Order: sequence, then C-alpha cells, then structure tokens
Amino acid sequence: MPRAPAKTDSPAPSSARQRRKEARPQELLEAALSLFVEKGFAATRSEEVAAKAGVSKGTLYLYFPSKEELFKAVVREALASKIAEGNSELAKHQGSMADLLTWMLWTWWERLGLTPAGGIHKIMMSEARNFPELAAFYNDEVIEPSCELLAEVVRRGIASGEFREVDPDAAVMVLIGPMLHLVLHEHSIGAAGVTHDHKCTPEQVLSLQLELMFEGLLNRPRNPAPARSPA
Amino acid sequence: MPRAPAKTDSPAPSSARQRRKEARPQELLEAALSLFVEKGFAATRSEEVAAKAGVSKGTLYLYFPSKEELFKAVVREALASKIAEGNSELAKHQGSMADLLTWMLWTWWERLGLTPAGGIHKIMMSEARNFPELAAFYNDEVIEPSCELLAEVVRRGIASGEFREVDPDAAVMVLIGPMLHLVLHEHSIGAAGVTHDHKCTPEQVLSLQLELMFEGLLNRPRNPAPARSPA
Amino acid sequence: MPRAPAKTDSPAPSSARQRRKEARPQELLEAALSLFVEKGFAATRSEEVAAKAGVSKGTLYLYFPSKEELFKAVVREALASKIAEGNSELAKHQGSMADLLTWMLWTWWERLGLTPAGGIHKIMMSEARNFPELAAFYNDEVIEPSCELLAEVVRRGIASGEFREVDPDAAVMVLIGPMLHLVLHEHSIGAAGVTHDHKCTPEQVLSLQLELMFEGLLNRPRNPAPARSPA
Amino acid sequence: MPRAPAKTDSPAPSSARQRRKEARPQELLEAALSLFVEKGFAATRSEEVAAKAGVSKGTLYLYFPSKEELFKAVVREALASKIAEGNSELAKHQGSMADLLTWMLWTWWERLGLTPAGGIHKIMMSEARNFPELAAFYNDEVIEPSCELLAEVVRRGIASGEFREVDPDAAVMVLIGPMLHLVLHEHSIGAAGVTHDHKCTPEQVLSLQLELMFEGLLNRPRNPAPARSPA
DNA sequence: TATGAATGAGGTTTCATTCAT
DNA sequence: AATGAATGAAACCTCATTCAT
Repeated sequence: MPRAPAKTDSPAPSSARQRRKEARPQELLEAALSLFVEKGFAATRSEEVAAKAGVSKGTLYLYFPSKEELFKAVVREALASKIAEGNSELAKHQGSMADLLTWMLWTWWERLGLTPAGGIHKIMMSEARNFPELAAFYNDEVIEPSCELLAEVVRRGIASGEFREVDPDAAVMVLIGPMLHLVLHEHSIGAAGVTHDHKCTPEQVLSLQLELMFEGLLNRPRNPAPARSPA
Repeated sequence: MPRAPAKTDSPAPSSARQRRKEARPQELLEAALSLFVEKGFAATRSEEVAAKAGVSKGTLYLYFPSKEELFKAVVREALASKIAEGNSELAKHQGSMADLLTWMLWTWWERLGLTPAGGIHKIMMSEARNFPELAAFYNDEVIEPSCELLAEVVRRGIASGEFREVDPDAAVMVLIGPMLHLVLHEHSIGAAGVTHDHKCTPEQVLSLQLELMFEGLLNRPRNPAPARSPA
Repeated sequence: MPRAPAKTDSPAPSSARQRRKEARPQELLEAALSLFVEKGFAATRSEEVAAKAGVSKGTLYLYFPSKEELFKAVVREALASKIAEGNSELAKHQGSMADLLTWMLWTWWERLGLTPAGGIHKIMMSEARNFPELAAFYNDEVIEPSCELLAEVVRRGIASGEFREVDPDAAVMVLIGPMLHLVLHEHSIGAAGVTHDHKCTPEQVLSLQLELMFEGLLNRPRNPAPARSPA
Repeated sequence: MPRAPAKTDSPAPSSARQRRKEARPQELLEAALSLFVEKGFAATRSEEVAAKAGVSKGTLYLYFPSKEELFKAVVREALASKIAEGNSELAKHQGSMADLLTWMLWTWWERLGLTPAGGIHKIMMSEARNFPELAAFYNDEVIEPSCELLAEVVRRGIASGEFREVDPDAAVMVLIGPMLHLVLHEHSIGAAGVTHDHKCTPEQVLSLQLELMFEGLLNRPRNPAPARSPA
C-alpha cells in the first residue's frame, strides 16, 4: 500500500502509552524471572508477577497466554538466546579448542552463574516432574543445544589431535557438572541462608576445574594410571 | 498371609495390632519419601501418602501434625541413617589416595545415584528455600561431613606428594560436581520422560571423570598449558 | 486506501466516512445477530462482534451502551422486519383453506427453517428467561400475530365446512409444532456436530405432517376413530 | 478374604452420617436439576448447587468430578431412566400400536411436560452449541433411544397393517414435534411471565394432536387427499 | 486408635467495560 | 469518531486439615 511518506516510514510509536506497551513484555519477563527463581514455577502466582511489573492480572494475559508460556518466554529470553551466541563463537574461533572451552565456561559462569538467569536451571530441576511439557521444552531448547555445542568443541579437539580420544558426550558432562552443581547449590541451599565451612569461591572451583581437566590431577612424569572400575 | 495366633508369643507390646501401630510412622515415612522424591513436596497430596502406607487420611494426622512436619521427619529419617557410616574407611585405608577416591565415588554412585536415597538430594535442592531450617540441617549433617571427608583425602594425597598442590575444597567440588549433577538430572528432567540425544550412561561419565581427573585431558607429552583466567 | 479530498464534494452527510458512520449500527447488529445465533448470548464476546463488523471493541460501545442493550437491539431489529409482512395473503386468497395452510407452512419453512432468521427463534427460546421484557415483546409482536393468522385460517375452514370442528388454537399448535421443533433442533443439537441415526430431511417431515394433518382435519365421511385419553 | 461374619454380611450403614452420605447424591441432583432448569447450565455456578443442597462447594466434587458430569448425572436420573421404561412397555404391550402410542405420549407429557425434568430439553437446546460433548451425550442417551422407540412402534403398526405406509422416522418427528414445542415454550417464553392470548391447555393440544394423527395415520378406505408440495 | 465426609481458602484464566490518546 | 491497553470481578476446581463417629 504505497502511500506518501508522512514523515518517516516507521510507525513512529512515540506516545507515552506506546512506549509503555513496547516495554511491557520486557518488564513482565524480568518480574517473572526474579519471582520464578525466588519461589519456583508452581508457587509463583501470576498475579504476583503482574503486580511486580506494575500492572494488573489481566494485563499479563494480554502479553502471554498462560503461565507456562510466560515461563517459556523467560527461558528463551534468558538462556536460549545465549546459546546462539556460543554457536557463532565456535564458527569464528581461530585458536585452540582448549582456549575455546575455557572461554565458554568462563563466559557462561559470568552470564549465568552470577545472574538470576542461572536460577532457571534450578527451577527446571525442581519442577520438571510436575510439568513434563516444560521439561521437554527446556531439554530441547537449552540442554540439547548446549551439550551439542560443547560436544562439537570436544570432537574438533579430538580430530585435530589436541585432545585424547574420549567419548565426547561423557566429556561434556564432566565439563559442565561442577559448574552446574555450583549454580544449583547457590540457588537452593546456598540461598537458604546456610553458612558453609568449606567455602571456596566459584571462581576458584572453575579455575581448578579447567586446570585439572587440561592437566590432570596426578603429579607427572609417571606411567598412566587408568581409571579403575569398582572392585 | 498366614500369621501367628492372635495374641501371644511376645514379652510386651506384642499383639498384631500393637506391632502394626508401632510400625505406622515408619511406613508413613517410607511412603512419603518415595512420593516426595517422585513429585516434590507441594505436588504430593497427603491423601496419597496415607493411601500408599495403607491407612486413611485421618490417621496420617495422628502421627504428624502437618504436611510440613511430615516432610521434615522424612528428611531427618532418610538422612540420619546415612551420616554415621563412611568415615571409617579413610582411617583403615592402606593404598593410594587415588584408589581411595576412586572407591568412594563409585560407592557413592551405587548408593545414591541409583536408589531413591539419591532423590533426597534432589528434594533438598528443590525445597531448601522453603525450609531453611532443613537446609541448615542438611548442610551440617550431610554436606559438610561429606566434603570434609573428601577434602581430607585430597589433603593427604597432597601431603604425601601423590597429588599436586591444589586447593582441597575446590578439588572436592570438582570431584563431586559431575556425579551430583547426574543424580539431580536423573531425578528431575531425566525422570520427566524426556528423551536425550546426547545419551551416555552415568557409569561412562563417572569413569571418564575419574580418568580425566587423574590423567588430564590434554595429550601428552607437552609443555604445561596453565589454566587461563578470563581475559 | 485512496481517499477523497479532505473536505467537500457533499451536500450533507455524504463523504465515504459519513456513509460508513451511518452504516455502523447496522453492521454491528448483523454481526451480533449471527454470533448470538451461533453461540448464544453469554458465550458471544463483545470483541468478536466488533471484529466481525470490522471495528474495534471501543467503537461497539459508542453505539450500544452494553452487551445487553446490543442484544435487545439485535432482536428488535431482526424481528421488526418480520412483523410487517404476511397477513395480506389471507385477505386476497381465493382457493381452499387447506391450500392456504400448505402454502403458508412451506413458505415459513423456506424463510425461517433454512435462514439465520430462524435462529432468532432459537435465541428467544434460550434467553427469554434472562430478558423477560424481550420475551414479552417477541410474544406480542411475533408469536401472537402468527398464531392468530393461522387460527383465522382454521376458523374459516371450519366455518366453510372444509374442516371439522376442532379447537382452532390447539390446531395451530399441532400445525406449527413439528416445524418449530425442527428449526430449533437444527440450530442447537443439529448444529453441534452430532450425527443422527434417524435422519430424515425436514422436507420429508413437513410433507408428512401436512399429509397426516389433512387426513385428520378434512371433513370426510368415515368411521370415527376417537382419540383416547390416558387410561 | 473369608472372615467370620460379624453380624450380617452387609456393612450396615445405620449411623446418621451414613444416612446423609447415601442421600447426598440424590440431594445434589435435585438441587442441580432445578437450578439448571432455572438458569441454564453455563449460568449455574457449582457453588450454588452445593448451597442449595445444603453442603459446601468441595462436597459437590466428592460426588461428581465436574460440572459436566453432574449435568450428565442429572440427565441420566431424570430422562434416561424413563426411556428404559418405555422400552419394556413396548415389549409387553398386547393391544394396538395406536393405543401404545397414545399411552406413551400421554405418559411422557405427565412425567416430563409438567415436571422440571422437561426443562432439561430446553437446556440442551440452549447450550448444545457451547458444550458439544454434552450435546452428543444427550443425543446418544436420550434423543436416539426415544426416536428409536417410537419409530419401532410405528414400524410395527405398519407391519401389522394398522398404520399406512409412511416413513417411520418422519412420522416420529410429526408425533413428538408439538409436544416438545410445548415443553420448550413453557420453559422459556412461557416461563418469562408472558401472558398468551391464544391460550389452550397442553392437554387440549395433545388430545387434538393424537386425534388428528390417527385420522391420518390409520389405514382406512377413503378418497386420497394427497399432500401438496409447494407451488 | 482409625476413619473418611466435609470444609473453604486459594490460584488460573476470561471478558465486559473504561478511558487516555 | 475511533482505538486498544488496561482493569478486576467472577467461576471452576483442588487439597490440607478437621472432627463426628
């Protein structure tokens, strides 16, 4: 419908109301994220989310058709978008796979471990069995792509001779296990006001995790000491 | 179910009914444990617990004044038994610390990973924020002793020159992270009927975890590649 | 949307916009009629009506102060047009009353049974108790005149000796009952996607209805077959 | 589990509470019937039904799992049970089919036309499109069996030579049309406080309906008076 | 001691209506 | 005159807890 350009060809959403409308989904997602993390999915009432975003119950449903869809949107916003980033990093990375892994894990820690976004993983742990559809969604949109991304890095490292021949999928679990465990701990027991004697900073753990991964725990030189299976 | 004559054969609280009555709390706790593990605290209906224990709703409330108190009793009961055992192995162990660590992690996996007891950890993760008191209890009685035990092993390994000089507390997190992550995953997302493409058995993961810990991921010989901190 | 120059070209209310504005109530009433027929009063959302008429929710309320008033306007509008037509046929008819009845019932079927107008009757059935005022209006303006018209035909047939001596009002109910029943059925259960084993076309029913009526109604020598009252 | 009969082999539900429990479903069904008839299915709140039966909201759901199931139970109680009666009457009837039809229609009028049970048909007319599942249920449990029952009577009458050769399904519609129309009218417009000029009692209508039907239906020598199709 | 009928607060979602733009 | 973002009152159904028997 070609019409004479009044001023500009964009709709010019300049009224205060327009600006509110465009900001609403973001405001609601932020409110939802913090409440879901704090109280879990089931225990968060939709009215609370609306109130925290400064709107009424009904308004929430103008933007998200159900609480489950709201949760999915939160996950997409907080996590799924980060994974795409990781993929593009893999594509353009030039150096060693060890460097790429290091960068990825540190980056994830900074972006997820320290932010409420990390709490999402804890929510899914807690609620997966009661909301299988959400669990499937989370698995498809977050877990699988993340694992695949890391597994690909490991595979390339193996192919280039940089890494030893290990099962890539198992290696991924070993790589992410400590970090995810820390995240979960921080958002559950660690968030319950419990003081921990064996305190060490997450950064220490991650740093050591990387060091050990790449170097091994045992003092060298020595003859290989293959992993034992249980007697 | 052929059972002994109605009354006797017993010193004191001996009728079938008496035995039944004394077993009640235990039966209720067992029923509650398996249901809480399966569905979480909020999603488990008290009537289900009663039904699973073979009694009526009302009876449950004769023994536990509320669902919250039932939950606390379940966790205390399930954990209490796990505490005592364990540390003696360290005292009597003769071989290398690497062997001891290997044995411990495999043993834990067998006792936690595959049994409902492992579900306790998942429950605690899920409900810690709603029951800070229990979270503290769990931290003091389970987490702290476990970490201390492993840290001590690491410390001894370092002292004897078997291990490199690393922060023992951080090392513990690296050691147990993958396994706990697996346990949590199995009891939540893995139990929600989600199919996973990057499937590898927990045993594979644990085996690789031990191998990498002790050996390192990088192909050797080479010059050390010190763990990088984030650029 | 090429539109005429801003101001002129018009005697009085003649711009495209003006014409649009004057057509609005009519368009809204048509949209509302079809939706009320389809879904009933309560189940029709005002936004649907507006959307079907091509305007926004707010605009609907510029023309009708509430959903109830909209409903009343719809019924009045739909019925008003039906009132005027009709009675003249009786005055100018020359043939037998049986022929006239036949013509009338077939004509009604064609005009009501197969058109949305027939849905009006269904609406009134459904909502009469919630809108007594409308029910009275419908009774006075539609039901009474229709019954009176038919009753007059029956009365004339009796007077001329064409029909037997029966109660004219009762005869009217017998005459229109099957047809109205069919109309209502088609607009409710028949429209709910239910498949019916005892299917016969409405035309079959009406045809048989007329045949049986006249066999019983027409004056003719025969042996009496008295209607039984309940044992 | 053969056990010594304590006193009698029936549970002996003799306490006041027991008696209440057994009466509850009936009390709830009665309350539901009258409210559904008065206000329709959708407009009747489940809490109202409970209140009218003298219990709380929750209690209603102890006996009926949802409002739809409650409605179905009302239908079964009020209508479906009557149809079985009709079937057995057909089986044991000895006299003419005309007598049987007469008895059936009079009986239905007495049991349905004059009681709130008749209102159920009006509800279904009103709500069928919004509750297709209920419509299907009603069609299967009430309409089909009723039509089949009457069609069978007509078929037998034809087979024995008592009736002329007509389409049995169409004949059924002609037979029940006036009565159902009366019932619907009484429960909608007639219940809205509208006064009707062309008043004739339902009994008059039914009586005339039967008389006219049989004049047309019964096989008898006479000159044909063919039904006219529309000019 | 044991039962299970009864209660009623609580949470998600819908939709008629308003009003700032 | 027209819009559509925002509101908040309902309504269904669940389930922890009580208490008469």
